[in-house]
Amino acid sequence: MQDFQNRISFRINENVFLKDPLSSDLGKKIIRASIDLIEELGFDDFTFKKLATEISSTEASIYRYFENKHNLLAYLVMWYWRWIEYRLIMATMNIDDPKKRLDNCIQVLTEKVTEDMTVSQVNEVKLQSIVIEESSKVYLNKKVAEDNRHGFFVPYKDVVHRVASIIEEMRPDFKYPHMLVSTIIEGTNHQRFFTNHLPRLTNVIDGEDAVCAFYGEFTNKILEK
Amino acid sequence: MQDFQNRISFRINENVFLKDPLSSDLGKKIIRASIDLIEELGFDDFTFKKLATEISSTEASIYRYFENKHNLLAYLVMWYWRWIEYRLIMATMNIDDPKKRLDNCIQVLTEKVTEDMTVSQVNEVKLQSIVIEESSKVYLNKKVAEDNRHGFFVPYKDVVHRVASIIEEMRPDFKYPHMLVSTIIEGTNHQRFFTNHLPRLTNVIDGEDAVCAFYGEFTNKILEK
DNA sequence: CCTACTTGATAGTAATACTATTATGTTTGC
DNA sequence: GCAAACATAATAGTATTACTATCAAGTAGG
Repeated sequence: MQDFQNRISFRINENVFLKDPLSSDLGKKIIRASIDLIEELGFDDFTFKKLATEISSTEASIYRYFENKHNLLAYLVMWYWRWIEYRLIMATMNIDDPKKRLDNCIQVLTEKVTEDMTVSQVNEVKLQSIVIEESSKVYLNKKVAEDNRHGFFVPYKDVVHRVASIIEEMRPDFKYPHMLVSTIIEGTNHQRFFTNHLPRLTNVIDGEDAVCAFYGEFTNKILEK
Repeated sequence: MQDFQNRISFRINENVFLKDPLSSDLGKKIIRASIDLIEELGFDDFTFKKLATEISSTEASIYRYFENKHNLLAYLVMWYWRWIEYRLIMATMNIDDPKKRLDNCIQVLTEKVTEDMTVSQVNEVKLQSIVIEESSKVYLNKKVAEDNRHGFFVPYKDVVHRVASIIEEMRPDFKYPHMLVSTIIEGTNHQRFFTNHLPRLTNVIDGEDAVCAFYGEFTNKILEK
């Protein structure tokens, strides 16, 4: 983590970009505007041409930062998990009881992001929407092995491992800590998507964050002795 | 359900196709070959041109059956859930104990499909791979509201409701039956994908179907009083 | 045998995802 | 203060994709 313009910033694996977007004004504009545009248009209708118009630059200039739009999405998602990891660290700092540590982590993994949580120069509220609606496109394709070799999923894996290791500490006999954590993460994203678009596939409860409540309750039950 | 060529066949909502692919030889070839090709190339690299070459026909002919490749994928996924529903019906027939009914359903939802389970003219083994790797692309896009209005998700919702209603019968006070079922379904697909491509995000256990075991165990725990 | 319908053959279009080249402006080192 | 290095802009061009349109040929039923 390095400080940048008075705000937190995360180090992202170099394989995902051709030139570090945080190293120039144009790069930072690319990140900002791509978050706005992907959130607005959806990743499928998002193009480098539209992005270039948005920031009054050219397609060719954007291609100097990212090989393609797939890698740009991968960058944004990596950023998101590094930010979540940072929040996991904050949420478990100076807490000894593993049960409490785990509860706090589940809270971080499942809660809805609001403006006041943002710490970096990117818009984390929009970024969470992008993660919910688009992030699985980063791995659901035939390039997943190559991207994995290039470290595109390291930030995600680090988050899963961090929480799984608390579970292992609490319950060394539990056989599926990673499966539990990735189920919670992917499940949260799906349930939020369903709440917004296909509510009959989930349970929407007035005045309650049902997603948060469900996964919290459910983790406790599963780890009960 | 209608019988066709000595094999079971499912009725699929007409909005998804322009002409029923089961009504002609060419249509059936389109379905068969598209399953082979999507499984082989992945949905992103799959095109109607390649499909046309594969079946010695033309792009224009395929467009007479499906408006676009998105709707063809939606058709295949709808077929899959109709098949799963059929298997849920078989697995709960003549069983009175709701607990046992639920256990059988979870088994159907989480088990890996093998050749001997196939009942229809489509290759359900390949179809399950497609559902695991591609099905979320049917709803993860900006057309989801329109597709939902056209009934593209009815087979999926029917499966979720069928299983959720057993849970409601067992535990009328449980607040999240739909969330639980869709978490199991989506979770299973993710965990199978992770097992194949990103094993550090899950737990792979030798000589055990960990996915099946995890979601079975976990459902019991959550519904325990 | 005529009509309707299905498929094949061919052509064409707009948009996308890039690549390449050259020009212009700006910063940095000496 | 000036050249070299570098970043960006401007422009052009290509292959592929996702379609649409038109017409001809074959075939099936009444």
